Amino acid sequence: MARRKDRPFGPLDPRSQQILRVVIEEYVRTAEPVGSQTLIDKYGLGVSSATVRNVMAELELAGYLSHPHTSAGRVPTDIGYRLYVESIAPHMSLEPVERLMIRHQFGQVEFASDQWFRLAAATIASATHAAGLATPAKPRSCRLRHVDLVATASQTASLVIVLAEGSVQQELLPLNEPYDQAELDDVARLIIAELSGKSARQVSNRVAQLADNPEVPALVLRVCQRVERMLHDFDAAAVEDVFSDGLLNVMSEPEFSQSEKLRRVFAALQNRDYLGTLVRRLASAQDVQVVIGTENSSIEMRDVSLVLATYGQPGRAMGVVGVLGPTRMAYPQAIGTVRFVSGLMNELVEQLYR
Amino acid sequence: MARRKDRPFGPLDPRSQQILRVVIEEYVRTAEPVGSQTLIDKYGLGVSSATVRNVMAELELAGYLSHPHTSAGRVPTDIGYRLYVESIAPHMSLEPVERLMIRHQFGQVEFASDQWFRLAAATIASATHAAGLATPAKPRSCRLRHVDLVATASQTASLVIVLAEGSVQQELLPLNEPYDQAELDDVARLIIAELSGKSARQVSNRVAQLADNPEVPALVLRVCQRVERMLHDFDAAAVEDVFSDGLLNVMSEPEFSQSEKLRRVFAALQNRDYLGTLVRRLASAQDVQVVIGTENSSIEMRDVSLVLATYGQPGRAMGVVGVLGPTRMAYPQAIGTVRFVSGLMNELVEQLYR
DNA sequence: GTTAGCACTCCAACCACGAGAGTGCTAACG
DNA sequence: CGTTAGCACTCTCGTGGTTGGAGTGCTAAC
Repeated sequence: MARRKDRPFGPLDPRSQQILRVVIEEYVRTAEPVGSQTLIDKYGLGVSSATVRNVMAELELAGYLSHPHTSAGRVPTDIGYRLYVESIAPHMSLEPVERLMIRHQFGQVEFASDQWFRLAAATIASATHAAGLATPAKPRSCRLRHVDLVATASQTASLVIVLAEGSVQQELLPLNEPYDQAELDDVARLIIAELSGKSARQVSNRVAQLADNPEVPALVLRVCQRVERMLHDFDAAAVEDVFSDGLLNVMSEPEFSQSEKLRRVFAALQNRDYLGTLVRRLASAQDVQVVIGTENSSIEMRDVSLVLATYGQPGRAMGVVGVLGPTRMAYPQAIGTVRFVSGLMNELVEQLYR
Repeated sequence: MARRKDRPFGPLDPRSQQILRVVIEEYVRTAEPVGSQTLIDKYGLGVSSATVRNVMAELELAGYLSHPHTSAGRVPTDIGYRLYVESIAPHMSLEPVERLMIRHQFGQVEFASDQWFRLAAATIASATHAAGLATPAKPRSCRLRHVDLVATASQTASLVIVLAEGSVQQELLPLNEPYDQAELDDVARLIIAELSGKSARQVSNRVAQLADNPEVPALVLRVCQRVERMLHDFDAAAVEDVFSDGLLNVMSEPEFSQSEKLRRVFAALQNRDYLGTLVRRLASAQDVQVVIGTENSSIEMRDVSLVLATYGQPGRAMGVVGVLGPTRMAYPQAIGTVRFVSGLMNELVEQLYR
């Protein structure tokens, strides 16, 4: 045990690292604590089980492995996974077959559909057998482009606003008295003239001015205020939608057979703030980011890991794709898939804004 | 046992019915098989446990109760629940306090927001401690009202169509060459003139005509075809969204502690067809409908019950709200809540289309 | 028709026990 | 000095037997 006392926290020697790797890979496969003999049998490391035991004892001392009880095999700790992930992440890319399959799935959908992110989540889920996450590419902040007011019933109108990057928001607007479509068109034209091309803040200012002007018709003012609120809400929504797919895959993992842990995860996911802040923190990162178990800021997520990457263009529209799975997850697959899909999404956004 | 042999399947005498009722209510509360002594202790029925045992034996013979094993208490069967539900459903309405709370929640949201159905699901979930389901009010079939084409990048446009009842669909459209906004406006105006007010079928016909006319510019034709497809997709979608809230409530019920059963339910829910067909079958029904356990057409749902009601106006826009919970569910609460919320939604749709 | 009493059944919890897996340590080896 | 064989030790897990208790079904009396 005094063997490597001189560098207890330094990088591990190749053999230790190899053993850590095979322990993790075996554990990911079987979900059972792995013993020294099993490693010899299945991976033929060229040393005896006693040596493996020695190395595992060191790895445990260093915090990379742990022991459910004395006479059980080893289980990786979160720190162990971390080391493993960092050693494999840089050169992890997807098998050509997998790439082809994913490209094929993306080819299915119309180029112009704005539902890529749903597809991305579904694709990731099916490729990794874990849960896929994706958010739409949310623009940093946006200007008003167009306003439409359409009569839908005698005293109800549909108010549609189109934003500069092409997204649309719609609400219903109750009217106090009947208007016909021509009148509504006039109102819309007027408002476009006033507010088009303005950011949320600029719209707010202008609307405040209009409110002080007694010559502005009541309906115009009312619609303006509504538009102002819609713009504001759109800006304020941190991540308007986190779309997830394949949570069932995670459910069937043995560590979640009694549902309490998973319940917590679901609860955390339902609370959109959590992923929202995570995404904001992520926005600066370049490559795939992995958050393992207890590294998660929230307690509810301490039993799962996230593999996330951003896509899109920094100044313009950014979104996130990723995997949520058990801590005991096939990281190489997950990292490869997320990296590839985020690249694909990048291309799509590129084409869109070029 | 020969006591009521003369009318074995007729309506139960009042005492049997009362005992069935308390067995169910006790079982719903505790999730444990109910014994004869327990009933005497907690509900003081004015008879001895032996009598209760006799009655329970009859109820079991008639199929309303069952026996996990010889020396255990009774558990209601699906048929038992059915009888119970039918006896309580007609006069089940919500406590004034509850009504007030729900009305209050609905008051929070802007009158004109089109997200009532999300709110409805959330409200139902919190009022019943089960999962709330809701679909938006989907119009029967709709006519095109308005088309907008907005440049979002040099070679990309956002295509927005507004339907007669005020809903909006949007897609991105890649362009082969750059256009400026004025050109796109011209295209949109042209298309509005051609297609506005037409149903999906009529649009299809007109577009087919236009396709044969060599004088129609390529871009116009292309957009027309896109509009045609969007309309068609909108019509074809059976139920475009089933929004659910509070599935976690169901997860924490003891019968779902090992997640396998719940997994199946999730899987069935993810498959939108299932609820879609259910909703279509429901559309003719007037009042709240209850589907109990094995009465469900799909095997995946045989461990849960649904309490559903439609809202909206038959010819125009119809949606569904409901509760999904364990078979062992608080039916009075659920029925009352669903009935009340669907009434509320009716009012809202009423106001909208009046 | 109802009830007290009683024998009977069956589950669930508990305990003891042995098999098996896997370890940690020590001593021998190259 | 690192590696390895050997061995005692520890802990889990599955098995089988036992017991207590809850709850029933039946019978006979009211």
